[in-house]
Amino acid sequence: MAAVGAHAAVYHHPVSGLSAPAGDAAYSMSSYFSHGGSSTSSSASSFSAALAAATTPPLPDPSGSQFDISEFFFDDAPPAAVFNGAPTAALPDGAAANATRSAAEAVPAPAPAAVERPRTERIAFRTKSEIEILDDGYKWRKYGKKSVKNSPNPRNYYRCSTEGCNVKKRVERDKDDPSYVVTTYEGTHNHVSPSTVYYASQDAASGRFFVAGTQPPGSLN
DNA sequence: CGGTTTTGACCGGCGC
DNA sequence: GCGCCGGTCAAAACCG
Repeated sequence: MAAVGAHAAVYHHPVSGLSAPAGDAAYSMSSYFSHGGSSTSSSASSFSAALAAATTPPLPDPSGSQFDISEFFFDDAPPAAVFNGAPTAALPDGAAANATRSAAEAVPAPAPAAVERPRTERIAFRTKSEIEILDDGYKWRKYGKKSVKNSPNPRNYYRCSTEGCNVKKRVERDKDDPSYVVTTYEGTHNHVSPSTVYYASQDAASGRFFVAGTQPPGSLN
């Protein structure tokens, strides 16, 4: 359930093992949640549902949430820089710009001190889930599957199917705990999500985001 | 019929 | 130089 709260969400650098304050975690994570338009898998639960579950106070969940964001981590970026405001730069998409604009402005990203690092920002997070294809609002085309060493589980490779957008994503089950799915995003979408989250409000106390809607203002009926 | 999935082949980087 | 390994390509199958 709500393992992701202010306490459970801890940045974890896979290489350095570095961790960062959970407060930032809550904020950056929200950038990833957008709703809806699942392309293929009908069984895929929407990511926003996950967010709802994650950001909702720990109430007994009647419907029984299917997954639980447990932790996530950045890669390919100096941890210090990332947590000092670069997060938006490391985020993959336009939805981030919409959903977390205020947060982004609150923490203006300083121009990268380091020379332009290669555009290979990555973010990964682990989700407790029955299914592996999480619906993050984008349309993905699978282009490969590989079994990796040190894991009995195959790894799946996806590419954003929007033309000109070469964001990639890979998904694999946690080898130690098969009830978890590890999703890694790589790159930045050059377009808006087919189903962008248009509203998000932040809880002042916890810093967590609550998605309020998934329709563009004005398009509501 | 167009887009996606599947699956083995292929390729480049890296360590030995 | 060779082989392993992770990542990608691409052709054919598949599906709505």
